[in-house]
Amino acid sequence: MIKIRVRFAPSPTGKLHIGGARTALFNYLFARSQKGVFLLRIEDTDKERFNKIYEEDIIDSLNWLGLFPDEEIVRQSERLDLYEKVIKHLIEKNYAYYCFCSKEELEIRRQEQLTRGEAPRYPGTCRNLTKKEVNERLDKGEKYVIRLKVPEKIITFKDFLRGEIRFDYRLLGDFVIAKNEKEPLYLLATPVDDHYQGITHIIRGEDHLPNTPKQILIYKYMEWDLPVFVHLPLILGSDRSKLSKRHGAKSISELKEEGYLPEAILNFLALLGWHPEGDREIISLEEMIKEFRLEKLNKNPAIFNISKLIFFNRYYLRQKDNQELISLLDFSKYGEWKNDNFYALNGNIYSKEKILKIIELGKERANLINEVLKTVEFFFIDFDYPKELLLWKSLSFEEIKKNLIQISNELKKISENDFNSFKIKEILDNLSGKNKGPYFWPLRVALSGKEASPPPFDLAEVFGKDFTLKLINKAIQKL
RNA sequence: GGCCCCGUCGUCUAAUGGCUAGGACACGGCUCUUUCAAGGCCGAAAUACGGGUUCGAUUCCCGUCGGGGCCGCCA
Repeated sequence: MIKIRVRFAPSPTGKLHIGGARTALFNYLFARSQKGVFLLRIEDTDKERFNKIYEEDIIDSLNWLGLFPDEEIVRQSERLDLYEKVIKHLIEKNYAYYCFCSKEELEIRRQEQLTRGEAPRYPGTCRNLTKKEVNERLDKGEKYVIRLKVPEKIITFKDFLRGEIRFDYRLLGDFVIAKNEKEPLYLLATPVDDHYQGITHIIRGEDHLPNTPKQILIYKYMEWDLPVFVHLPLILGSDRSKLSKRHGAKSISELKEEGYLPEAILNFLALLGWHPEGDREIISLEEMIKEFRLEKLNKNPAIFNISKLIFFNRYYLRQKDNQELISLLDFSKYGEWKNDNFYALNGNIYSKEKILKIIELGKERANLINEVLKTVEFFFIDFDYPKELLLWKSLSFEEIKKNLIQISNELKKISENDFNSFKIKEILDNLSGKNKGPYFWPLRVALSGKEASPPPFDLAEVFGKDFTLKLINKAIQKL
């Protein structure tokens, strides 16, 4: 049995985006599930558009997602000799030829054909130049490109998901495969690499479907075995056109920046065009590998819907270990670490344990990593609130004030060591009886300055006895 | 315009000839509850349309309509 080899082959002309990441994921899943090999190939033949920054972004993003290639990264710019050999061979065999037509001239023809409603195709002007003529023009230093001869026939090829696809080569002109012997174009470089890298399955976006018959031609001329083609349905924006920046689609690195977790992105992406057995939708990368089957891919395009991504992110955020989250959160806005204690801007000092508790309270209410501390920032900064916020339903300022004083007096009785949420809740329960609002509500506002927050006894525990009493006192002063 | 691909709740999808078309997100309601979040329960919501094949079609075939992709000396 031959070993499965697949590749993800982005061109570094932009950051790794959602669609690319999903293509990479499906290649990775297929390779892993088949005990095969997953490769990363950078398609950087176009010197004009290539940018090293994007190459780095793509590699970093893939690593961050956990989609590590199994072999050394291959760059097309480093294998120009290989393409040159193939180009020369094709010319020698008379499958490819030199074309001296000028760009301008061809553009005019193209427009004519387009307005006539025809498929624009190269008219074949240079197709049958004699060897002598070619050499003379080459010697004169005329500008040229290299075109592949396209036969006048219909072919069918197989796409794994879509079955037999018929294509009429007569609709196609002889297309350019290289600017010269040393500058191959995508249409040539890709099949050459796929062949020499031993790629068995080409899993890529459906936008490449029309390229497939062109690339197959090169396989045929070179007498190479064809790989299996799998064209993934596209990911679309809300207007149903190919997802792009125009739709506000974020790159993977931007999503990372905004506080999304890789687990959430992978889970979300996997479900765009694929589905595990049963009704389960929460699935880890390991489980995906176990269950992944090419046959389970579907062929209709999916619209990118951020709210489901957010759902997954919220879910995985809640699952995340608090200790691990410490390193992912940005504390710099709220104070600074000294040794293992955190010195907050409001003057309070929190132990590592307290910080873990804060994270626990924050992550329950956050969608994104960046929101975790934001939702509980009252622990770190001085806050203020209108005194009306302290009011519970129809109670008066006087009654609220009385309740806060009661709470304060009771809390003072607890020793520093027993100042925990369980004990504090007990006190609040005893004071309030069945009707909890008159005590719980003003205490929450006193400790958070907000009308929505984690339970007040949890806040009190984290603040500690002194700071809690200080905040209650501040509220009493207001009234 | 030509060629190719694709049509199941608003969105992601399950079911490929056979139970009231299932699940998830989002939405609405109820519940829990000191608030928020989470959780639990419930609800509304789909086979694009028209033919054909069949006892029976979301599923197979044809047509219509709709959507998308590609048509570079970009990838």
